[in-house]
Amino acid sequence: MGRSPCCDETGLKKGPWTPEEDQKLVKHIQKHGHGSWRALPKLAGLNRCGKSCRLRWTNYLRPDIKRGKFSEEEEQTILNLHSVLGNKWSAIASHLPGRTDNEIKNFWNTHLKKKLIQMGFDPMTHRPRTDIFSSLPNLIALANLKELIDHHSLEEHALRLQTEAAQMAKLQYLQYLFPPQPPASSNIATSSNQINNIGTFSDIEAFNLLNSLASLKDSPSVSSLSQLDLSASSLQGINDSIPFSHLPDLQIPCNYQAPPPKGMVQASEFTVFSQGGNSPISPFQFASSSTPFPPSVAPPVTQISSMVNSLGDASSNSSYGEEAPSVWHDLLEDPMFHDIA
DNA sequence: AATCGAAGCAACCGCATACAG
DNA sequence: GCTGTATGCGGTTGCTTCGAT
Repeated sequence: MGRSPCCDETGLKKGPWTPEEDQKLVKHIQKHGHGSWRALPKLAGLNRCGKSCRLRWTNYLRPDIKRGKFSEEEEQTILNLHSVLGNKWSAIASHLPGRTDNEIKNFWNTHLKKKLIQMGFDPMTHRPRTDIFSSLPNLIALANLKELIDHHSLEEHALRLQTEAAQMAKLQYLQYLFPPQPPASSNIATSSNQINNIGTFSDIEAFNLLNSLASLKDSPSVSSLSQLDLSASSLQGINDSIPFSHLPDLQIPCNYQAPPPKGMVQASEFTVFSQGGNSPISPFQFASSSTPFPPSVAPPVTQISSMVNSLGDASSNSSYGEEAPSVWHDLLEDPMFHDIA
């Protein structure tokens, strides 16, 4: 109930521990165990509060502590567990022998959180962030402005925009070609009936694309030009656009027309469970998967990238499994695809 | 070489919970 | 059941290190 008074006492040392203090604490615990943490400092001859001693022991001096870099396996475990448990660091630490909750918390805050954000995932929900698209027109306009500032030609700029838009159109077309089907080797569960991994991927790809644009917001040379019109209306006059089925407000100026959506594709909630396992796979792990996928089902996200890159090459189909040739054949025969690619 | 800012990490703070009297 | 104490936990702070300018 009440708050611990143990650290209220004045005159107790705070701050970093010295090697001498460490030695005293270790020797005492090895000899007597920690017993009551409150009583320990006096018994061990330390001018610290019990809380501080406990923390030092559990986070640093305990003999079974594993120090050094986190392995990829540990990283994946943390991501998986965090997607289920949230910020329950001690619960997560209990699954990682030798790692402390404090260490995991720090690792999360300094590495994994940023990594997820960079990949376009919300670190708290582990789901793709889609809110960024509401500001897409502004970001494109900012990119436009930056290009002008950098004295690039308008033609070059338009070409780049078209290339990016074409890339997104390809992704949209993949959504169209691969209707949602649960893969045989995994169990995809969702709170709604709308499942589509590729739709999610296009969000991620676009998010990464936009990350570089978003950084321009903070550029002094851009932010100081407050009088410039960065609104979506500044892009009016460019007639052609791709209507993204799951992003109704998104309008990308380009010369490409995406095929009409076959069925509604939504970047909706999804959870992927590992084969035979009960723990959900985090989006990060899902994105990192290198398992070959049957081409009739939604592929792991990273492989879509190489898929898209090889769309124009009919001969490059060997890395997508046995059924790939016929699927790519169908894909490349589709006149709609040729319009895009 | 000096300065500055970002990143990493150890440690602290305060709240929540368990438990004993 | 109530109260006070001990401990655990998660958020936050601040120091140190490192790299860029």
